[in-house]
Amino acid sequence: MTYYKEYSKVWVSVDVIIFGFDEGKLKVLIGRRQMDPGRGEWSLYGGFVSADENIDEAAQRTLKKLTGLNNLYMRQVGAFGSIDRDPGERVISIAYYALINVKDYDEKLRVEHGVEWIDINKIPTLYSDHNLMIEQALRIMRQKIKTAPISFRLLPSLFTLTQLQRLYEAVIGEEVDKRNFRKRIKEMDFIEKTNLIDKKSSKRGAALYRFNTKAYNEDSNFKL
Amino acid sequence: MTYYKEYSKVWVSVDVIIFGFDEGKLKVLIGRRQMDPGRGEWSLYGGFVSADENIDEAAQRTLKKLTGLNNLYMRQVGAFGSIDRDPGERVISIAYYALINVKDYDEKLRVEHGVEWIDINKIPTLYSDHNLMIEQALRIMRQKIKTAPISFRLLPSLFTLTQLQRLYEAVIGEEVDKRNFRKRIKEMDFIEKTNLIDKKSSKRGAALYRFNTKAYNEDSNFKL
DNA sequence: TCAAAAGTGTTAGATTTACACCCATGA
DNA sequence: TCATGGGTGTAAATCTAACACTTTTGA
Repeated sequence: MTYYKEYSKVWVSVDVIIFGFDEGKLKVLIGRRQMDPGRGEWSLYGGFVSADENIDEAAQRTLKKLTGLNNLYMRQVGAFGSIDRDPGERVISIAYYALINVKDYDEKLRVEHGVEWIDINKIPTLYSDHNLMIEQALRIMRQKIKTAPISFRLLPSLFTLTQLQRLYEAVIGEEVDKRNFRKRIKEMDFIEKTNLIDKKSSKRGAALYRFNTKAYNEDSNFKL
Repeated sequence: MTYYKEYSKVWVSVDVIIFGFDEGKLKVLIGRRQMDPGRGEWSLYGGFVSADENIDEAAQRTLKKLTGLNNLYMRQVGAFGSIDRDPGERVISIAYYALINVKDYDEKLRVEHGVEWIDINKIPTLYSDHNLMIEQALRIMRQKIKTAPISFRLLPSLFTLTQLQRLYEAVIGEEVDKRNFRKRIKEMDFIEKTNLIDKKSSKRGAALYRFNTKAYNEDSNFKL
């Protein structure tokens, strides 16, 4: 039994915007497209939604295929559906953005897939409407980072306050005052100071902090 | 030539969440579903995306078909793609929300399509994941109304400050202080007082205001 | 010993909130 | 004349933004 047979079907794909934080910059994973049409152009990583999977699952699968990682933070950006957005066929694509800690990403796997971390301020022209997708993902993330604890998805589980601040600055695209920033962090009890010291970043050493998920869920209020 | 023939295609539909403001309440247009499966269930109005139209166009077309109106404010909510969200077939749906001035909607057309304005606080269980769609649309709109001049899409072109305030309250779901609200409105030069008086709402009469799009585009800053 | 990053408080200004009464009019 | 919604200002409290020096230590 087919209810909708008078209507036409289309291909639906997912594209993932993978953000990472490295060398003080917010970066995104892009590579050279490995299929026609557009083979060789800079592009987001993506895949087709198959008949028997949820779109969120398709995005998770695509993300896993590229990074080998599970349980990453991922959110939908939206659907992109101009008729000729894809030069080959009519394909509707649903964009997602994901956050990963660059250090968790196996370098071998990265090279294998031919993708690179590119500074969000230096993104070349990409295949199809992928530049637009990144722009929108960024807009959403910039807003999100002020009201939800997503920074921790981009950092190692132990981090210094300077790292956290640099990340915040890289995302919103402007510098903030160190003392004011730290004051606000101190008010969030779920960002815990450990008694570990990071010696890599400075001679003096900086206190390492950690995000306490449990405390956050109980206490729950976030505002940067 | 077909690039992607190894992948499967799916049906893609659009569903529109049409908000209106009437009798001091924020309402949404829903009706009884007129096709199988789910015939007779409460449902959003929707339609299929055809092979030769953008998804935004499909949404516009659907909206036009239902309301007869063009140039309505409309924004995408997102894509909904659980495998079994539709009880009949695998259909991915892209939700949009639109804002209309209830008075602009031809009552005859409304009855013809069998849709009704339902208070957002009294929405019954809807077909498929339509309740979820409305919830998300509301969340987006609640946020939007604080930073963008969208209220005017839900009001007649001339409105009183009390109307504007009641609308704002209906959207965010809480009451606000009259004097503080008016103070903020006064700061926005693109909300212009006319010398017309509305006598319907009170004996004394209330000044009618209008939104000046041109002034807004030049002056442009909005914050409620 | 000095360069480099870590760490720390105070104050002025801006914004937000709370709050109550008079006005004009039609019924 | 009175009930109804329209219209108006001030003060306290909170939040935000600006700002500079001391500490530690490895090279």
